[in-house]
Amino acid sequence: MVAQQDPEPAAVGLAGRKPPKGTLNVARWNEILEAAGEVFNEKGYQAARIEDIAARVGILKGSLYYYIETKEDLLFALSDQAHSSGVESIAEGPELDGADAPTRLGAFVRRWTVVLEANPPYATVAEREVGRLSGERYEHVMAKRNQLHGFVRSLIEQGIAEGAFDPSIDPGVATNALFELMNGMRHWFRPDGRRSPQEIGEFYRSFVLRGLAAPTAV
Amino acid sequence: MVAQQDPEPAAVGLAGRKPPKGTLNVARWNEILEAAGEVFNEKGYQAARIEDIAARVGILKGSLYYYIETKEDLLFALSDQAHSSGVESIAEGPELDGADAPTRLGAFVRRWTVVLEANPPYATVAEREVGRLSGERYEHVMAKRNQLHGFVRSLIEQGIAEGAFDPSIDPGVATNALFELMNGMRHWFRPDGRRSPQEIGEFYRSFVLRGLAAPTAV
Amino acid sequence: MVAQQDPEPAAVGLAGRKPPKGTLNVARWNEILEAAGEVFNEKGYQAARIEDIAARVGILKGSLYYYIETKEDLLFALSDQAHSSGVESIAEGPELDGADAPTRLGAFVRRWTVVLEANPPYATVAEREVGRLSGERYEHVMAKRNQLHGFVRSLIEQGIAEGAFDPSIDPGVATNALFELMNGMRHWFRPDGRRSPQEIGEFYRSFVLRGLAAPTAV
Amino acid sequence: MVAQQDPEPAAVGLAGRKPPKGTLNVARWNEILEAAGEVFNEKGYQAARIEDIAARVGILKGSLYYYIETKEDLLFALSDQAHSSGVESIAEGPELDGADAPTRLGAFVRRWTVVLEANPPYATVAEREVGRLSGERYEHVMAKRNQLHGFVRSLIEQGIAEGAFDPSIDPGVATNALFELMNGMRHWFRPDGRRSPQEIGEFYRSFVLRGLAAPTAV
DNA sequence: TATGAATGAGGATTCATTCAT
DNA sequence: CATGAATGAATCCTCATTCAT
Repeated sequence: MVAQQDPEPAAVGLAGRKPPKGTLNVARWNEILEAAGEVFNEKGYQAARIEDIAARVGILKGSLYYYIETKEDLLFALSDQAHSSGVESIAEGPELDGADAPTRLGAFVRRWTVVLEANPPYATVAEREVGRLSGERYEHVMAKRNQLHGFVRSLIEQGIAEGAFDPSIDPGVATNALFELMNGMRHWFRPDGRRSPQEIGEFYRSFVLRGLAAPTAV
Repeated sequence: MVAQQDPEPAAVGLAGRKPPKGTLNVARWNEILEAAGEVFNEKGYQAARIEDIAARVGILKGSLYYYIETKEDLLFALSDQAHSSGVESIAEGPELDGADAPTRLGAFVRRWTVVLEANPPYATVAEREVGRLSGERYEHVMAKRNQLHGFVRSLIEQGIAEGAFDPSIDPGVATNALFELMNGMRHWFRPDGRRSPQEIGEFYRSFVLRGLAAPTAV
Repeated sequence: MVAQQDPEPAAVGLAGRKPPKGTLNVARWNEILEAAGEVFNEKGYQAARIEDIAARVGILKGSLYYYIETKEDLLFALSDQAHSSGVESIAEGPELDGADAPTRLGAFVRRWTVVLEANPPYATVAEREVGRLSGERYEHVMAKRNQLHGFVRSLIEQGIAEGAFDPSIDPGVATNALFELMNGMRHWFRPDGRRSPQEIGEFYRSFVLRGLAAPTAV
Repeated sequence: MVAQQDPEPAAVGLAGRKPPKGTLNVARWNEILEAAGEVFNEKGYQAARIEDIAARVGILKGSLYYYIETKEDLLFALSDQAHSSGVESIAEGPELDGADAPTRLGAFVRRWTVVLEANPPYATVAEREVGRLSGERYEHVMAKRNQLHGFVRSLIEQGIAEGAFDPSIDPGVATNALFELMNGMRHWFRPDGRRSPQEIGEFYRSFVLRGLAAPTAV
């Protein structure tokens, strides 16, 4: 079991996934986020126009400002949300209590694939455009990202310690490689493609576990 | 040996890596491309300002237009260049004549790591922002990318046929995963980090080969 | 005694200081005017936002429109009110019946200081931003201002005729100077400052009377 | 003689009256400032539109941004310029060496009238809208204003010490009153009016000196 | 009376691009 | 080749105003 931190501990002032202004129509706010996610995903953050997002919701661009203060608010909300669901995927079910590293890592890869699939396409952008966030917000999101990376890294270290993973592996490098591999899926995956997310997840799992495995002793 | 296509076959009208206008100071043009690469890499294509690029070269933005017609010219030149060096890395030395798939794929991963290292950071952008290119140019660059992907895919298919790679693997999926894994390196690699490009390349090579390997028959 | 005109003669259609719409909660209307006065004073008319005013009253900006038709209504009400109390200060008590010009002018300066003190800070704005009022309303307010100026001017003319004031003085210029001097007090006066309004009023009175006095014959 | 500080000591980063960007057409910059002054004066800072200013110069609004970074730059440049010429008017000619306070103050009032006259109308705005300047710039301009006020105040204090001015006067209050009086002239003065600036200046001078004078002992 | 939501006409600012010198 | 100046279309954001509930 992994230690759980309160969801959104210091998020108050930053207002991650809650609409940034007074009492609001949460449904509308979600519509807006969804629209923003789509447009950001299609055109990238900079190229996305507030007008496009508004239009997709069916309101005028000016009206969008009833919900946000700046365009960045949308990027932040999206980014934060995506990273939060990432962090949530750290949580392991009781069946993994005392499991070995490969089992746990394999389970994580599967959970992650599910996250990618469930998490609307804007996750891509959220991942990619974090750098556009300003100061505090950037830190806020990066903290979550680091939490996630730390979890995976510790699994790899555990695996090396247990003798299951190749000891010549640098856990930091491997962690980075893993996330690129997994997140990269978003770049080419098409829901209407030949392979289902489950199949792809399965491939990823075995690819990763074999790739990290200690050379078979003969 | 891989079939070699004429370098820049139809690039004429597209002005791939040559400055598009009259008399040319090639050195200057390269300076400009370098600057553009850096700025695109730092801010992304959309957010990059012609002014930033010009400033980095030490001229005024108006002057840049002596060398280009539109901002896209820079993206195209960069993108095309990056993909060209990618395609070049398909070429195998004579020592690989008749080699098996794992050997050839392993060698390719190594060569690719070198390309990534040699190819300035803007390669990232070039990869990522190809979508911003307009019609004809997009096709032009994608053709190279497909060539590259096709090469890797054929290696994987060869490996499966040879019984070296897991036959349950979907070659298309695996190819995509491979490129994400390898190109992803550009996102986190720091020249001043703990691991050298060689070490990382070595890790990638073994990770990929083990990951794809057919389950050891017992 | 000065001729008194009916209070708010033609103000009907102009809706001077009464809330312009139906059923009225006068207390609320006054709260709103007070709030508007403060905000106009702090930011100026243009920069003041309806939202700020509403917030200060504790309602939403939309709700403000139950009381007003346009933002200008607030400026007009305030302006008109301020000028009305100015005009009221023209009225002289019976003790000034038959008094000489310096006495009457001195008394006026004192009364005016009291008006400035009693009249909330928005008086400033009301004075300054009258130009933002549209046609009819502008005239309406300016009429009151002219009445006021006319009164002072006639006092100065009386003083010159009586030989108390320097005959080389241009009464128009002097009137203007006087009002600038007196109204200017609003710009720097701080209720928590070292001098009380009474002290300042006293200084102003003697400053003005001495300043206008005819050179002492020797 | 008054101590002279270097003109624009720390103005570097603030770029008071110099165009804020690279090498420039100073004549054009002055045209722009003049236009901005006029428009600010007519409509007030907030209400003034960049477009109006540009149009008055004969360029498009976008072009204005070749010279400025924000609208505030114009307000600052104007404000700073106005205050600088104010500070310059502190300087006294040699004929005032050892003169008494009334003489010096009278001379200052005359010099000031000239400044007001020479300084285009935007001085009004500059005076009034300083509060719209942000932090550093506000301080920068206020420092000049304080210098000016300090000068006048010290003259009044000198006059009181010399027995020429009424000792019951609060020098701070009197200084404020003086500036309101003098600057107020900008609000009503019309170049085509009945009185020339010289005449008005003369009136102001004697008005002020008489107003401050110690009551004649009999 | 008050609210929440939306509108839409501005207005500031950005920036790729042009071009005479 | 390079510059300085200008263009103008795009885009973000603001805010007075409206209105159904």
